[in-house]
Amino acid sequence: MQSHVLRQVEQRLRDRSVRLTSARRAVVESLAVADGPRSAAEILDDLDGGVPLSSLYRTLTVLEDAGVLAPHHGVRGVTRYELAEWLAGHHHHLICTECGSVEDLPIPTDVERQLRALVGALTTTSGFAADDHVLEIEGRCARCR
Amino acid sequence: MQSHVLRQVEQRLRDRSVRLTSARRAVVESLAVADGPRSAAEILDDLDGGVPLSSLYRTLTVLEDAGVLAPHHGVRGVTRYELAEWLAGHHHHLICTECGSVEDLPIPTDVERQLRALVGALTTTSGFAADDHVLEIEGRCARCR
DNA sequence: GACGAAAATGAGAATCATTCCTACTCTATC
DNA sequence: GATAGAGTAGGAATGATTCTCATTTTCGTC
Repeated sequence: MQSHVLRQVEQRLRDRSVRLTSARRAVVESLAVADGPRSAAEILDDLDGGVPLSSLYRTLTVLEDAGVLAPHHGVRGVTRYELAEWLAGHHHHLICTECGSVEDLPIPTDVERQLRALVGALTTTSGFAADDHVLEIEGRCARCR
Repeated sequence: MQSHVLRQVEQRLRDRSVRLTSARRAVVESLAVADGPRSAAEILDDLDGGVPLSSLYRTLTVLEDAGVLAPHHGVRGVTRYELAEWLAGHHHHLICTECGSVEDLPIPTDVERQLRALVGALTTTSGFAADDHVLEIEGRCARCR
């Protein structure tokens, strides 16, 4: 499954003439096994410092621009990244207001259907061109309770 | 309505022995007429620089701690503040992925009911203690289309 | 296999939002 | 009208992120 993701990323980057370098591969692999969005610091940690921070940020930007990663703006001004939805599937988040950690959350299909309908309706009723929706449940994670 | 909000804030602060100084009043008034969360920079602008930046940040923190303001973590590591829900009512947001602006959004009651149910269910089924939910619709605002 | 152009990298400086620190100023109260 | 605690101003410090630029790697081509 992870190598499957890698193959898709490889394809996507090739299509856009963006090279899949070792640092980029490492970041994708790291996020592919994560259970939620990760900050640059967390990824750096995961990669055991094998990539300089400045390069890591650049890598994240490149992958975001290529549509491989999606940013998530969370608590305390830290941006966390995760695989884009076409790679990871649509999902939502549980956010701990205490420590800022973020976990993925599956959501009932009927709620999902309503959200989609809502988003769809918006485009037609307002000047706003809705692309996507983000649902986040805030609270305290098991560790912080 | 605005003075109504002010009276409520006054009451709340008095209950907690926190003074409603002119800077604090100005911030609340500014947010009471805003149509969405505002960043420190935007509020500063609104107040025409009448409050030093450091004081403004301190004021925002004090009001947040007093439960008068709620933070919103949005695009590009900027925190935006809005009146807490007990003052402004429950609502959701339209977020422009282009310019980062945020507008308030009313939401159909049946969607809202399902969200509440979802949040309620979570607490019992996982280790996560859910307090609240945040729904945001991403897209491009009228100005950026 | 060597070459030049384009892409990518590394290291550190720079930036931006935010927080912290410290000395000064109010304001309620005695 | 003295005093303590709350609040403020202003600038230094911090932390995440971005930028710069000199160096290295990679790719297609010869």
